[in-house]
Amino acid sequence: MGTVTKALGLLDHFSTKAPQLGLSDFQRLTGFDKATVYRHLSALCEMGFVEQDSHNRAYRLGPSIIRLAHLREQTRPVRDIIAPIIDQLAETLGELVHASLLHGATLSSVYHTNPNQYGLKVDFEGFETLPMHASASGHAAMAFSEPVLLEEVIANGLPAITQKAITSPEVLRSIIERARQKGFSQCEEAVEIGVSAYAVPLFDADGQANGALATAFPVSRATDQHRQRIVRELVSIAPEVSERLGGKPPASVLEAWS
Amino acid sequence: MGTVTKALGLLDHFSTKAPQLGLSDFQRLTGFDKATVYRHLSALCEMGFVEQDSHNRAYRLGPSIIRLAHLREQTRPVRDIIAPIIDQLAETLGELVHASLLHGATLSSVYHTNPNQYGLKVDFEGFETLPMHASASGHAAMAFSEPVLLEEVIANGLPAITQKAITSPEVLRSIIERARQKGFSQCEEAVEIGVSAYAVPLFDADGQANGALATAFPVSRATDQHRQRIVRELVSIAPEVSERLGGKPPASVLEAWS
DNA sequence: CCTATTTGGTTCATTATTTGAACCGTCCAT
DNA sequence: ATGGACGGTTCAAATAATGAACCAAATAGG
Repeated sequence: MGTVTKALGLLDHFSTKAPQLGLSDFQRLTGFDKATVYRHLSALCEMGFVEQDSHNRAYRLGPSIIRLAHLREQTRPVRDIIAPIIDQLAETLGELVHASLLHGATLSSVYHTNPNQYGLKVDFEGFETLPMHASASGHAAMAFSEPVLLEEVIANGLPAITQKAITSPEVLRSIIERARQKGFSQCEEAVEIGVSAYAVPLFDADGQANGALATAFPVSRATDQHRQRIVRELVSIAPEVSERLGGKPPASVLEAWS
Repeated sequence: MGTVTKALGLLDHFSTKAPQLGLSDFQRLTGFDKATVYRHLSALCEMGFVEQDSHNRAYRLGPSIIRLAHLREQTRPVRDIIAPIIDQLAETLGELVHASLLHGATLSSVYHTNPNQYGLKVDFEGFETLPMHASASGHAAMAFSEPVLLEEVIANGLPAITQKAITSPEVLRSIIERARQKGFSQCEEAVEIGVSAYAVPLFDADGQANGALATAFPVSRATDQHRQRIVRELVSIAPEVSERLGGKPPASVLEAWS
């Protein structure tokens, strides 16, 4: 593994539950040597990607990230474009809606909204990156990307996140094939027991999937009617989202969605 | 220079004017070897800090940055807190207002607003990081930080950005001393000819400056009245901004501001 | 249409940087 | 006082970064 990859990998250990991490925390989380972690954090600190709490000496995400995010949003405003759509969709469905973007074999969560309609909610905190093989978003993205992506994911191994998770390559392949035909993916309790999810792919200008739009909800609310409504809404908004992002769903998918 | 620093330094070459850069562009901008740049970009790409345009092969800022920025804003919402204040201040003054955060010897621009009141505007694009020795924000930040910061900036050299720029350490020291006494800094045509600026420091919980709030305007509008109004508004909003950010200006500064 | 140039990407021996065990000072709770 | 956890530092050993040369593809020019 390259040094840069290692250093940037440190940032992935931050989460809403752990917004500040000490040197020893990183040591434990990564298994790297203390000195290594320290130097990497120092480099990140120097570049403003992390900053140190003046009391704790704990590290947290730094201001450079805000600056760069602002810069990216100015030229490629995916978050600002997606946010209102997701907010509204979450409102009408009453369920958690989130969007994620694909890079390599990773899905980065870009935005999510959890409406206040029900008391029982799906907690999305901690899912800053989604498991490709065990999430509706991952299936939707893989179904409409280069087939090599699916192979890569399978090669990386399919850890069982829950008891009902998909661990067999064959099953995964068939699930993704079905998603390809239907134009959306469905995932039952693969990422967390008691949670169902549906997702539609987002497309770039080449007609390749570059992300996913998904909604997750408790199985206890999963009546046929509710499910149908969710799929209907996702599918109906999907073309617009891709379009607003500068992408274009392929004709075959548009047909499946109609 | 460390490898990580080098790699992350690549990201600083992106700007609103150059949101996409090719391999050769980076080669020219950095002076590094092509292979080096390529490997660094590949690593950044792998981690989602840049992504490649599928046609151009040009690189642009990637989705991980959005994810991390979102995460940081959830726990430390400086941008979301600052934005409305700046928007309003820009509106009342009719001039460009911007905020920046200090990390090491660098000022990262965090947010800025340019109102539509006048036809002649100060163009802030391209100033993603501000020169410490030649900007009102830099002076304000240095005046209320560890004195070692000023020494570091002087040691790094004082390049003449404009003809009127400050290039002498003595002059810089006296300017900063004056800012320390007044509680704000003034900068005339140091970053660009024809542009004046005022800035107030932002403080962290320790009473150390960790950023600055500034406004820049054309000298052609710089009547004494306009200047006084700008200073008055900056100084009056400054305590609240620091406070909303979880910081606290030292008593001496609060006195200078009142 | 063919050539020249630029660009993105790759390779491999050399070099320089990263690495990690051991070490030090500090803070905290016992 | 004392033990442990933590942040930080050091130096020889090992590993990863480096850059000149090379290749292929795309673009530009005549």
